[in-house]
Amino acid sequence: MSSPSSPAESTTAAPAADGPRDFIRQIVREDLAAGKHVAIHTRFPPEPNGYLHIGHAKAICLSFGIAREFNGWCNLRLDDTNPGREDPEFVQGIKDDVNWLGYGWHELRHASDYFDVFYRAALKLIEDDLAYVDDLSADEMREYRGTLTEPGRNSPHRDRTVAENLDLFKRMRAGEFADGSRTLRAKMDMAAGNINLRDPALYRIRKVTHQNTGDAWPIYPMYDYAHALSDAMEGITHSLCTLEFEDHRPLYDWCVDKVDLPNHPELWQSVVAAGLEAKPAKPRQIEFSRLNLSYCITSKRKLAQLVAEGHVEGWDDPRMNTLRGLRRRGFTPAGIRLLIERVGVSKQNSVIDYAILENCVREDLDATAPRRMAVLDPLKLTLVNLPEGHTETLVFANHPKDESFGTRELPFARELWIEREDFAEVPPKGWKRLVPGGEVRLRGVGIVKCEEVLKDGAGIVTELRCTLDPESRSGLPGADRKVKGTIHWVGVPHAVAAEVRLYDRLFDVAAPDAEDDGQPWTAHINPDAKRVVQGWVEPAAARAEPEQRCQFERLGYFVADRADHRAEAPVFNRVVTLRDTWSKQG
RNA sequence: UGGGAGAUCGUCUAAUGGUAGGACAACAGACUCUGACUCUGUUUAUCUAGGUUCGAAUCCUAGUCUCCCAGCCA
Repeated sequence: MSSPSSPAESTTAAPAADGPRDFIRQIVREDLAAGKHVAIHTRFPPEPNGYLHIGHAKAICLSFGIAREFNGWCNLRLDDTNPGREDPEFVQGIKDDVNWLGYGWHELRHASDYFDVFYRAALKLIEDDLAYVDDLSADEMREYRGTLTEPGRNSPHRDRTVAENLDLFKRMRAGEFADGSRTLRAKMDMAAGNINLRDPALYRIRKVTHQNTGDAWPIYPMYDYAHALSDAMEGITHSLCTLEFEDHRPLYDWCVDKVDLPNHPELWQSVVAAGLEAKPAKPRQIEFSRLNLSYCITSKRKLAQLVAEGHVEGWDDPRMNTLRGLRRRGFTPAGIRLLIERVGVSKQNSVIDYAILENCVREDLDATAPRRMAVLDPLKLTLVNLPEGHTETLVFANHPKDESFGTRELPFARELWIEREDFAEVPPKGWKRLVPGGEVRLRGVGIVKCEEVLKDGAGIVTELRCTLDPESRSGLPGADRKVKGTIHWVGVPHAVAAEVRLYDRLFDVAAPDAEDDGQPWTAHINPDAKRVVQGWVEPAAARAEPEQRCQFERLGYFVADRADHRAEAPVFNRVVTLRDTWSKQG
């Protein structure tokens, strides 16, 4: 898989003239203008231990988007520094989701591609007296670290000789010591105000089989070390990450500078030998605030818990705010990208209202979704002045504003299904739909008048008997006659029964994981987030391909379920309702 | 009582010493064979207190509030 947007190395990086001008893009522009780089290189480095969620969309759109805008490239790097946590299922899922969002990577890399580089670099750090092997246990190390307000103390092993450290580290690598018995630590400053700089661990012993390297390594690098060197190895120019890594930047820079990969090609011969492109450079880390969305959960642990405890039907459940969940729900990549563009980039912590996402998806779908008709809560309407058994075929535009969507045939009949909520015996103030004795336009047909209301023994309305004004048929001059409302319908003889899944927000409070109300976050799961109804759809809707979206007029946007939909047994998911200024006024 | 970061309309976000602007939301109206879409209009903001300056969101001083950091996780 390679990026459709990756240019040749020699391509001039022309700054995009318009488009977003956030602080990161300003830095990129300035760096390019100053001739600091010939091309912009970014990366998206997920840990393959879970599926991507809406929060990742920002990181993806930023790193891949900036690379594309400035004619650079972006790598997808699976950060597999900690063995035993990865799962091939997640790796494939991540690749699928990034592609689905509309991005392709220059190269797919793994942090494990550089394990040999990391090891050699560690040897170099030891030789330069910048790292040492420590025998402290995890508990002891925590004690020695000090607290936020008190400085730490030097480990008793901090002053081992270079020769001793070299010997010990090589034996760690050879698998001579037990898990957790020793670490390799950076020799920095145990009194640093920034706790990340109090001799952070660079390597730990973990005799665990690794997804990609098998049992080749009994020691594994820590994130800060591996990440910084991976960025440098790949020639990343701008390493974009979230705010919590701000404190790590001095360590990031320390690793990059002390190892100095560009001037030590002997450290990365394994990468060259493996046939991977290697042009190490000094990367710059820039932090931005993560995307927080109300009514959403972005903790991997909690997302996994929703699946494990059966609160949802899987990682791709349409109620999940994982990317695959949003996809199955019918949200569009363009809608999500629009959200990211609207939200902007800064260093301020913020929470975006979930309604913004919904509106972005509506905006995209309004322009891209063909129109169809469906009735979800059917009430029979009979046109008594049409002959018994009358049917005809009408031609409808697929989109009200875009002729390129073409037309479709829609069977019309004497008996129709209309929406039960489009009729009221006692209408509220402002009502524009059908009432006894009243008139309304049947979408694309003409004006009908309700002559008679049939009810069952319990007083429930069972059928509306109406007359169709023949002068008002669509296309005739009489069609211009004004009536207050227009309602949708499906012809009874040709209606296709469909399962329609009506989704709503998974949580009933804006901040489900705040837990400041003494309630566990699972207490806020909305039991009505999924409602399944049987409805009637027009034949053209039933013929939809899985994952094809449409607007059911006056109801909302729907998608043919990518897993369950079949033309003979249609299954639709409601993506989002139409904006409704009528019901909102209460 | 440590270190790092951030405070601008309801919400995001611009303005980089020179008219506080945009988007979204809200409200009002127009249009409408979708109570959708679209269009028009309106409302609302520089954390506080001092100072520098002809001029401060921006610079200085002192406060206040919020977020992040004490994994051999990432």
